Order: sequence, then C-alpha cells, then structure tokens
Amino acid sequence: MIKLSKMTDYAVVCLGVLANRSTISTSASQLSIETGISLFTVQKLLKLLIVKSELISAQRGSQGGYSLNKNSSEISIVEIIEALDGPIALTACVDSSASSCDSSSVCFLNRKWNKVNEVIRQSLKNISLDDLLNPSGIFEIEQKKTIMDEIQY
Amino acid sequence: MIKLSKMTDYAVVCLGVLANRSTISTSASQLSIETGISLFTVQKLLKLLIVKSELISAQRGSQGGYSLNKNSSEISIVEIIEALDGPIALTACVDSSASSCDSSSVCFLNRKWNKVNEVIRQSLKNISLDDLLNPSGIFEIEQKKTIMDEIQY
DNA sequence: TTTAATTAGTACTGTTAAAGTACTATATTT
DNA sequence: AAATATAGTACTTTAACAGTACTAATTAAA
Repeated sequence: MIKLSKMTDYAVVCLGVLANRSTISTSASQLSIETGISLFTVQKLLKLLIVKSELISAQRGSQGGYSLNKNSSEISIVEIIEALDGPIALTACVDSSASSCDSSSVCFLNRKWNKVNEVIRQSLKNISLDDLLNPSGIFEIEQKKTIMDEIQY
Repeated sequence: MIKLSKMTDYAVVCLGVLANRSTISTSASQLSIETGISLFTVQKLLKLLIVKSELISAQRGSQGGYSLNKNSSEISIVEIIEALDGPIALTACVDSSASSCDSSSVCFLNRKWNKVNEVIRQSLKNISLDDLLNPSGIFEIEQKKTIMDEIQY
C-alpha cells in the first residue's frame, strides 16, 4: 500500500487545530489534549515541522507554543508530506541520492518514474490543508476527481 | 518518502521483459538472468502476480514459464501497484479494514483522505506499462504533466 | 531574580513491514 | 522415469518508523 507516515496524518490533525486558533500560540501539551495524540509524539512532530518546513513558528517560554505561518488555504498538502516523508518519489532509484541505482545497467526505466512522480505531485499540489479541513472542500476535491476522470490523456 | 515497494519496481522490469517476448513463455530463471534480479526474488514476485493479479499466466513443467495476458499498452501501472502494494490508500484510517481508526473520535478528517487517494489513483490509472517502457511514451507522460499543470483546479 | 513553563536538540528502544532466503509439493515435457 | 518449472508455505534478516526519554536553552510571570 502506498501510504503516508503516521506523522503526516498527525500533522494534518495538529495543523488543523492550529488553523482554528490562528492568532494565539498553542503549546504542544494543549495540542496533545485537543487531538488525543500522545504528548511525546506531538512534540516530535512539531519539532520536525520546525526544522523541515516553514509551516509553523515557535515561541519558547511560558505562554509559548506554535502557530501557523500562513492560512490553511495557502498550505498545500505537498508541503506537509514533503516535510515529513521527504520528496515524493515512488522508487528508490529515482531518489536523487549519491548512490546510483544498483541495477542501473539493467534497469531501463529509472528515468520514467520521475515523470510519474511529477504527475502525482501535481495532483496533490493544489489540494490545500483547508480542503481537508473544511467540509465544503469535499466537493471541490470531488470535482477534481471528475475533471481528471474526463481527461483522456 | 511516499514510495512503492521494491517488488513493484522489480515487477515493471520483469513485465517489461515479458512484453518483449509476448509469444513465448519465459521462465523465472531466464527473467532473473535478463534483469539481474535475484532468482529468489523473481520467483516470489511472479508467484505474487499470479495470485494477486490477472496480469500474467504460468505454464508449469519443462519449457514452462510466464507470459503476459495482455498488451503492455493495456496494462495500467495501477494494476501492478495494487497487485503488489495493495490498494492505493494514503492513510491507515482510510483502509477499509475491520478495525476502525484509533483516533476516530478525534480525527475529523478520515473521510477526506479517500478523495485524495482517488485523485492519485486517477492520475496513475491512465499511465500504462508501455508508457514506462516505450521511449516515445516519455513525451506522453510529459504531456500529462503539462496538462495537469495548466488545470488550476 | 527566581521559578515555572515551554521549545530545541539528541539519543535510545521497540515494533512492524518489507525483503530476502529456503524448502517441499505439484505439474509438465521429453 | 528424469529433468524442468511453477505453487505454496514458512522462516530469517533488515531497515524504517514510531514511540519514549532526557538534558539544554529560552521566555514570561510571580
């Protein structure tokens, strides 16, 4: 099964809470209480997002916490996925790591997967955090599906 | 990183070889030699494809082997992915397994991921094995990307 | 200025899914 | 009958992820 890490799932939930309290800083413990996700996990998650993305800001000390840097409608789920799961790359040999593919002499199609990755990335690019949070967003996503259904590319 | 299993990657390579020898049955050992993938792995892979998909047929005994059931242009990469990785489902809670999501009381967005999954599935649906094998296919995939780029859905 | 609250950084442990390996049974051709 | 191949199953190893824990640094408020 192609799947996201649990962290990404947790992130959408936590960022959703932050989106509803855009003005105030929300502490990790508060987020843990509101989401039901363990404090340890919430802490880890937020630290990751701080380091790996520009999605949230942190304020230390008493009354400190985290807040969203931009509106949920401006956050693409690609940003969240790529911050926590790394680049969207379906195959290892496509990963732009130093080590080249073990079977490069044999594998005649590494390059092609990159295009497939791009197709997926583009599909996700225009789905915002808000689309996942806001009920009216369901329809929009449904629309997207329909549009894609009709394109016989 | 969102990624496919290595098995899926191997599968595309092996099915690619089968596509080039559509008429004759090709044994696992022959495929191992031609692809460079270990025999054990090739055997496991082909057995999986037999059980989990309708993509190939097997013939036992001397001179036996495997062959593609349809043309590579008629095989969607979704068929390959879903045979080996299971359904395309980005999050566990979306998986239609018996056990409901642990945090269902808290998670206010399980349903939405299904729509996202559908978007990805539709993106992949119309990419064929042939698109990954045939050089001229690159352009077509590139086209797809471009089309999707332009749709500001 | 002390105390409490809170994030930052790092490191360790446990769990689980995937990959790889191996063996035995069954079928088919020669 | 013998050789060749797939079918089925089970075991072992590996690696990524999730979870846990501790210490340091920072900030606000008492």
